[in-house]
Amino acid sequence: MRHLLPLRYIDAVVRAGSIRKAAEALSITSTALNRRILAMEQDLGVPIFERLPRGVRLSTAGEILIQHVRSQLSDMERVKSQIADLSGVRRGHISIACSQALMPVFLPEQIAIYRREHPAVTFQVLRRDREAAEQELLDHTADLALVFEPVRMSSFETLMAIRQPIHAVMGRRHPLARRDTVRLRDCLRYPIALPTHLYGVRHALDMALLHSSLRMRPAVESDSFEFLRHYARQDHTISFQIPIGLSPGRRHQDDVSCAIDERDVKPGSLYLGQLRGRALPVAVTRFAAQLAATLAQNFEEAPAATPR
Amino acid sequence: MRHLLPLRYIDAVVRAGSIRKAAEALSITSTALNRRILAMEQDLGVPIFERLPRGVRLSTAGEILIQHVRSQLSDMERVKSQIADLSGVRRGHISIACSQALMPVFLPEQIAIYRREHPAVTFQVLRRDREAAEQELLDHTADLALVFEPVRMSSFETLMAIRQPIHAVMGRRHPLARRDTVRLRDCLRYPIALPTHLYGVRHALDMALLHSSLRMRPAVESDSFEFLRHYARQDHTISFQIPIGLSPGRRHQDDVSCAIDERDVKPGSLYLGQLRGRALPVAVTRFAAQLAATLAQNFEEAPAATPR
DNA sequence: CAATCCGCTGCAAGAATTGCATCAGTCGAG
DNA sequence: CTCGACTGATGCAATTCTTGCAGCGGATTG
Repeated sequence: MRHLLPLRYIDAVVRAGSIRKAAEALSITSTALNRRILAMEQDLGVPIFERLPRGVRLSTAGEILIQHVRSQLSDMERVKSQIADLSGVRRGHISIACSQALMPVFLPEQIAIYRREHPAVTFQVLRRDREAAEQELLDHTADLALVFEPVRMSSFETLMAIRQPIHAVMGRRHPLARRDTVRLRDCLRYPIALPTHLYGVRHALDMALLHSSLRMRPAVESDSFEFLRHYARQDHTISFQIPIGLSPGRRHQDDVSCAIDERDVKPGSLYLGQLRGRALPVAVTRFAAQLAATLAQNFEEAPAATPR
Repeated sequence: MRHLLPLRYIDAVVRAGSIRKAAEALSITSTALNRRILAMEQDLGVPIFERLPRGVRLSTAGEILIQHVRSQLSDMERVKSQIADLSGVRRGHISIACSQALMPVFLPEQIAIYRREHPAVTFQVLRRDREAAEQELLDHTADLALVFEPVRMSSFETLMAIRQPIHAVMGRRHPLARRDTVRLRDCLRYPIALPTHLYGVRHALDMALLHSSLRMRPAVESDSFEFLRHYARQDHTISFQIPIGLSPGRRHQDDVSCAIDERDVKPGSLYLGQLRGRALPVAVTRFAAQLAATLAQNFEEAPAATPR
């Protein structure tokens, strides 16, 4: 679509922070790009960018414009995808920002299932903390967000939510490994490994201990659940995760999980959402529907997700 | 905004129904326009138009595209208006599709009030029956619709609704002229002048008589309320109107109005609405707010406007 | 103070768009 | 049936617009 080339150019400049860098990324000369920007500004009557010694930054008017630009760019994707859908072949690109708990089991499975039916659809999976995930919905980097305990700002539109109690994860020979559920105070008698504060699991634990005399003294802190799980396996340490991040057959593997009593730690919710009011490409809509169906089928649904 | 010239071209062709006619309207040659359309189609990979012997018509893909095109065009208006608003001057253009009851008193007054504060804002007022009004929201010809008893299709988003009982309008020397309210059966003893079925007032009367033995035998039928009112003045005939179409000082004028008993004719509602999900330019938003405030202040508010 | 990075501009070559004349097809009136 | 009027499409030449190169002036950094 030639006519939105200027829009792409603006977007590129915003992302690059300088005209020359953006020009390189677009593999055109800075001259051409510069003049297009100037032409746009003349057209609009006001400058889109503030000129700084080290590059450019959006002006107030530019801030308004870039919203429009990005929504138009992604809306054209939707249009193209809808038109392609007319001729039978579903094609398109789906970008998902999600919590890392989805990485090991859930998403690989779901994407594989979808792509088996629609091989022309490509995916991008971005591992993001809950705040960044919502930000990427806003600037149209991601089409969908799948996050545990999101901030849920006003532009987040919930498509689906399921309850996720916190589970304790430990090596199979850990003293607590045989239990079905454990109390939090039992866990805290052993060394624990925690995710950093950015993550919803940590947030849930923090909340649980807010009005309690119990305190957590994590032996290890990391922003990688992968690391935490592997570490726990070695050191008789307990780490924490939500069920969707655990494969069902885990009992046969090296580590074991059991739910923490809900009196101790209130279950959080995993949210599937999109940018409010945005019309998604068909491929995205269908994939979101598949996710929602799978979630509803395999996990308990969350009580009335109250939108703000 | 140069970059959406191609979009304007497509829109023009759709509206004109032929490339040559559209080219004339745009004051360019048909050659240029034709080639731009071809180029767009090549870009998109599918034809936007079906070629007919007498012109062109949108293909299925084109139907999808034109939605995007129109929303993009009007969204750019919003952006420009928001940017202009930054520098203090509110400018822009407001297009309203509305029932004719609004023409004599309400809208002229409201627009004058608004333009006194924002002279750079221009208006377009389209007199439309309720069905056409909503259609024009859809194709972005109108920003706002203000209609009595609209069809309210799913893409109509209600901003405000007020109750409007039906009034009988007659010459000051009419036998019923002294009453405060009248019964419908009393009216029907005199010759009556009715609007055509397209209009909400007629619809309300039709509904009222559906389960009644009373029948209307209109002496005159017209699609012009103006005509009906003037005619009634001469012939001892009764016509019908909603309060918002009557000036408050009417008692001192040539004709007189009195409410019809609500047991006989259920009051209808006047709806102010926009296209669902569309972000309106600042000027439009502000004007809509003014209308809503005035309506709420001067007229009884309608009971819970249930959206579909 | 020199090096570097930035946005901007004059000039010439290159690319894209436009307008004219014209073709092929369809329709409706006479 | 024929003729005229209308449609969209196309080859070619003139024009306009866009691009890239080289270089300027200014601000920041080390």
